[in-house]
Formats: sequence, structure tokens, C-alpha cells
Amino acid sequence: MQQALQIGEAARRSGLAATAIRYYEESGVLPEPERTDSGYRGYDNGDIDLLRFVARLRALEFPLADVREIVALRRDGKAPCGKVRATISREAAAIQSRIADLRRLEQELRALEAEAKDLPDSWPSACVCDVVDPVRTAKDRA
Amino acid sequence: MQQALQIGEAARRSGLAATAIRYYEESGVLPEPERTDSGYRGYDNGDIDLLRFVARLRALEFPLADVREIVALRRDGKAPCGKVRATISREAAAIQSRIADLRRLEQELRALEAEAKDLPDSWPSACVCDVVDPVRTAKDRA
DNA sequence: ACTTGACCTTCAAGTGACTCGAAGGTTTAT
DNA sequence: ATAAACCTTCGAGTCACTTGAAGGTCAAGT
Repeated sequence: MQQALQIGEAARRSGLAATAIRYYEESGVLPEPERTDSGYRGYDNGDIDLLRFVARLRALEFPLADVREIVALRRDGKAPCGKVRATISREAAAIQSRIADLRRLEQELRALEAEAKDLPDSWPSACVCDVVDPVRTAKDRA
Repeated sequence: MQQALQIGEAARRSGLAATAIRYYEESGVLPEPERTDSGYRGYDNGDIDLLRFVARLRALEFPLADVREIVALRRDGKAPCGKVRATISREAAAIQSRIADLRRLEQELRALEAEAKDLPDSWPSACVCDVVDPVRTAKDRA
């Protein structure tokens, strides 16, 4: 009834790279698809749905290990809701924490950038790099 | 005059892991240190300064490739200032962009979290996972 | 003298999530 | 007949390390 799509078309429709689809298959996230006589992978509409689901989870930056578990639950007809819920919360918290780290980091880099603006590139002393060098800044303060 | 420190003590004083110091050496970021007769690496005060400098650059999340170049310039007696300046600016911009991505992502996850709060774990329909599943949400809307 | 424990050494492999390149097979069109 | 646009597998590369195995060294304690 419905013709199977090749991996390239499946990639286009799901938003995943064809190489990523193969990688997901290899690493047990996705089930092995049908093959043509010549060995080409074939994807039907249900498969494309699954690919799109996986693409969505990865776009949310769910770790592949979680995606694997969630896909496995789905395949076994079990509700992955608990797992999905938990992963959403865990990832949101992790991302919040990572954002805080990056904000500190950016502030520090911007401060260094500003400080460096007025310093010459002389070397080895009074150099821009001094602002970044814990040894030299310690010496300067002494 | 000054005794050479073993890698463990050098690690403690620089904040780098001993394994990381070996890795930096292996990958050409750090020069090969002296060795005792029995093959132990030895670090003097100047070496510790360099380790601390590298630790600082890595704490600022400078890519190792940049750290390698900067260390090479320093070793050759050239001012790494231009490179340091450029890396600071590039990294600050990259981090700013990454923060923007993560903020969008966190908002999306928090929205899903809130939406999921009121949904049952029934399966396969009206499930929490629907909020995350592009196929099902598309179907629901149709 | 011997042993214990805390160091140190090298090398190989694993991590995460892929990407890239090589070398080749298939299908469709011209 | 051949070109192009697909597809296949396999191995290695990416980044910045970490972990593990198997073993050598050194000072202190018994």
C-alpha cells in the first residue's frame, strides 16, 4: 500500500541527518528497519513518526540514553510519560545550572575584554595577557 | 636550589588533574618536563606558573587548540596578547549565543513541564508525552 | 628483610553524539 | 554505456579528557 522511503527522504522528513539515523540504529535507539533486496533501508509512515519524535527529543537536548529508554517503552506499548516527565525536569534544571555557569563565564570574559582594551601588547610585562594570567596578576598585586 | 615537584603536587598547586597534565603534555599543549632517573616527571616553580596559566585559560573554557597556540607563543618569547584578546572575544560571543539557545530551551522545557502537570499518564492517548510528541500534537490539532 | 601504602609510569579503551572519508554497490536517466 | 544521485559498511576522527590495567618506585613501619 504505502511505499517505503529511503533513508535520505526519511532524513528530510524527520529533520535528522541520514548518518544520525544510522547511528541511532547502530546504538540501539531505533529498531532495525526493513531492507530492500539490495540492502537499502526502508521507512514507512510509522517509522517517520518515530524519527520525528526522536528528532524532537534531541532538539530538546535529551541525552541519547534517555531517548533510547523512552523509545523502548513506546515500542513495548508502555507509557513513557514518567520517564519523559522526569527527563524534562532534570534537563530543565541542568540547563538552568549551565546557564548560570555560562553567565558568570561571559561576565568574566567581558570584564577581561574591557580591561584588555586599554592595555598594550608589550611583552613580557604590562601585557594584555596579564589580565588573564593568575601568576602575573598575583605578582602585580604584590 | 629548588626541588622539582612530582606530578601529584603540581596538580594540587595548579588545580589541574594529574591525568589532564599528562594529556596536555601528550597533545602538545605543555612541553615535556624533566624526569628523575626513575622516570618521574618533575616540575619547578616556572612550570607550576605555566600550569596555573593553562588552568586559568581552561577555566575560561578556551578550547585546547587555542591554549596550545598561546602557550607556544609564550614559550617562544612572543606576546600571545593578540591571540588571547581574539579568543576572549570569540568565546564571549559564542557563550552569549549558547546562553540564548539554552534560555529558549529552558523556557520550552518549563512550558512542557507545566503543561504535563495536568495531564494523565494514560497511553497511548491523552498522555503527558503528547506535549512533546510533534506527531501526536499535530494529530490532536487536526 | 619485608611489606604496606602512596606515589608514579605507560598504554588502551571508553565517553557523547555524532561526522567524515574511503571504497564500493544500486537505480534511474540519457 | 555511462553518468548522477542515491545507497551500503567500516574505520577513524572529533573534544577533552577519564578510567582501568599492569606494573615500577620510594619512604616508613615492623
